[in-house]
Amino acid sequence: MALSYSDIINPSSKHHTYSRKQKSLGLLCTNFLTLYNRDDIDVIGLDEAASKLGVERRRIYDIVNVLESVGVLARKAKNKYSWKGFAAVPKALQELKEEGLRDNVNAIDKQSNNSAKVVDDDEDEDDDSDSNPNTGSQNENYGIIKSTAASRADHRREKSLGLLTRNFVKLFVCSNANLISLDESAKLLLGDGHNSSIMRTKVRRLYDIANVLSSLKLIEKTHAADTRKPAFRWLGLRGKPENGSGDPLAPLESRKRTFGADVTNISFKRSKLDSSVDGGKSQSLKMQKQIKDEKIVTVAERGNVDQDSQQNSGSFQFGPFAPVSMAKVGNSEEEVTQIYDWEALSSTFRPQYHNQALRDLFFHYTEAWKSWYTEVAGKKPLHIS
DNA sequence: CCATCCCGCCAACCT
DNA sequence: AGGTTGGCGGGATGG
Repeated sequence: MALSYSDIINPSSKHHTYSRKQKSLGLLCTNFLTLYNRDDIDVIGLDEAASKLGVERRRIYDIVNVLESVGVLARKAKNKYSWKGFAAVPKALQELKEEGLRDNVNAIDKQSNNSAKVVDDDEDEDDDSDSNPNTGSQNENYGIIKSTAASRADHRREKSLGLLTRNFVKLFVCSNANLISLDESAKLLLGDGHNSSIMRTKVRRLYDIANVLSSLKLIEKTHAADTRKPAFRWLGLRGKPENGSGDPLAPLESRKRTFGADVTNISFKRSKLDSSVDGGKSQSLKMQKQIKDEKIVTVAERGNVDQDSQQNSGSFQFGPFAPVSMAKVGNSEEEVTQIYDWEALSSTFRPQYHNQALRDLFFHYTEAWKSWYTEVAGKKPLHIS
């Protein structure tokens, strides 16, 4: 867009129009989706994806991990993932919910350590090996406490992203809260009292996760009703991008993007300072050995969380994505996520777009659209210069 | 100034 | 050894 050719050709030119938005995980994920969200996709190679999307492999891992947590992908083998598609999301969410609720049974039972975890139970674990040192007064939040005795000593295993994502999702799916603020979820996803350092890192991850989940339209980044605090609103399945299965009009040779549409992220390093003036003390200060504990508690109480706003944000439907039978969003108290119709919805949504070109075109406006939506839905005045 | 979060070093884990 | 995965946090960018 605003890129000048000179910037592209001559990277050494001064202020190249670098924009992190062009390299964001969210965008990358969107690209990833447009590239692989078709029925004829079976397995995805990480290298392939990385090169096609024009990003370093590291980034693919980020995306893939959270996508897998939601069921869109499944690890097949080294370097290979199989595409499950959005149709698999409902099921994954359902499982997460059950899992979250189950591990939550008598979570209020504080003491009783011994985990009488019955058989089965696949992987996935976390443990809470500490009792918050202070703040003995924990309010009455009964909710999900995901805890499992992990490995003995060093459990290098599953650390963050995947697990964090699952827990993050459980937060929504297991409670009736639809809006959770950033730091709230951060506190929930790990103990409460935590030295800034840990929290800091955790929040970074949260942002990462949120970006790709946003891209999936499972959540939306907003701001708490009246607060300025950033928050995430659970959308569940709703404006889910269609999937080309059985699309009659899909051109056979629609392999590559159409002309203008370029899914590749052009690389524009973010001018790394190459100063060699470093004293040499750039030793890695490892600092605290972070305790791996995941302890989440939900704030089931939702008395006033979602105050009904005059202009109900739900009334704005997602343009072309608008599901025919959606539009409730009424603030019914116990209008918890209704899992039953997810399946139905997923199939109902199927043939949304019959035109590949339209799809590609629309893709380009996704970002713009997002801000627009944010502006209208969230009453936050946002000015586009 | 501070919220957001990209980048990539480098450590665990596999082959 | 060499290749994969993916924590983790510095520090740049955006508001």
